[in-house]
Amino acid sequence: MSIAPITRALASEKRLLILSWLKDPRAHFPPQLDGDLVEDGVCVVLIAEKLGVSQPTATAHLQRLAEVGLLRAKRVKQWTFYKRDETAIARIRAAVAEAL
Amino acid sequence: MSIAPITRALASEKRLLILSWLKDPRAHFPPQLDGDLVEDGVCVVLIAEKLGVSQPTATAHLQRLAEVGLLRAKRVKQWTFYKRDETAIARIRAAVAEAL
DNA sequence: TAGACATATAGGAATGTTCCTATATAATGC
DNA sequence: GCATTATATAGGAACATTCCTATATGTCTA
Repeated sequence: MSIAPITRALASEKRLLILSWLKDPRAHFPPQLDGDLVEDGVCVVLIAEKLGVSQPTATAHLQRLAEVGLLRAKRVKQWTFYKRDETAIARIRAAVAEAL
Repeated sequence: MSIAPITRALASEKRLLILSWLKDPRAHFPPQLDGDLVEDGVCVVLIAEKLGVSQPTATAHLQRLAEVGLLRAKRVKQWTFYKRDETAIARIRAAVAEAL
């Protein structure tokens, strides 16, 4: 099991930004009406706006991060909220450290 | 200072393989006539053969890893030996862990 | 200096990534 | 049901990456 899929997911300025913003969503995003920034995650349009890309592009980045387990998506009403999966990230951090 | 150049350098199965082989060169490469595998590093053709790519392709991968500081090149006679820069790698490991 | 060997560079084909617009799907509220 | 809002998917343009072959450069040895 290689970590190449993970390093490929991390090989993007914008995806690294998303990951860092989601460490402290309240510091980087306005409050949401439905769904708590920390509890539920951040909705796609907020991330798209802050990233300065279209909604489909943001969706693609978020899906890519979720595919390798860094983020988890949660559908609430018509929104999809993304948040970090800290347990998985801890594992990934260790795997990357070992690969280096 | 983003770590994106580093994650891009790591976003390749073959470059990750090179990095791991160079952790213990004697376990992965035959002895060299000129230059010690551990002291001096491993020459380009040995890496190209083991990787199953042409010499120019191996050179490109090695240069890419050296560009971000993971490897160091040492020219000895007509050979170029590549070895890990463990000090830089420790720094990079910490930077990646922090970015995640 | 000529020939041999190791590495580097140049150029180009195939593939992958990034991003957009247009449109489909899903869920809400009237 | 119909309009609205949020997200997902499709398709394609621009660019980056990967890999090759051909060739240039550098270095050793006879």
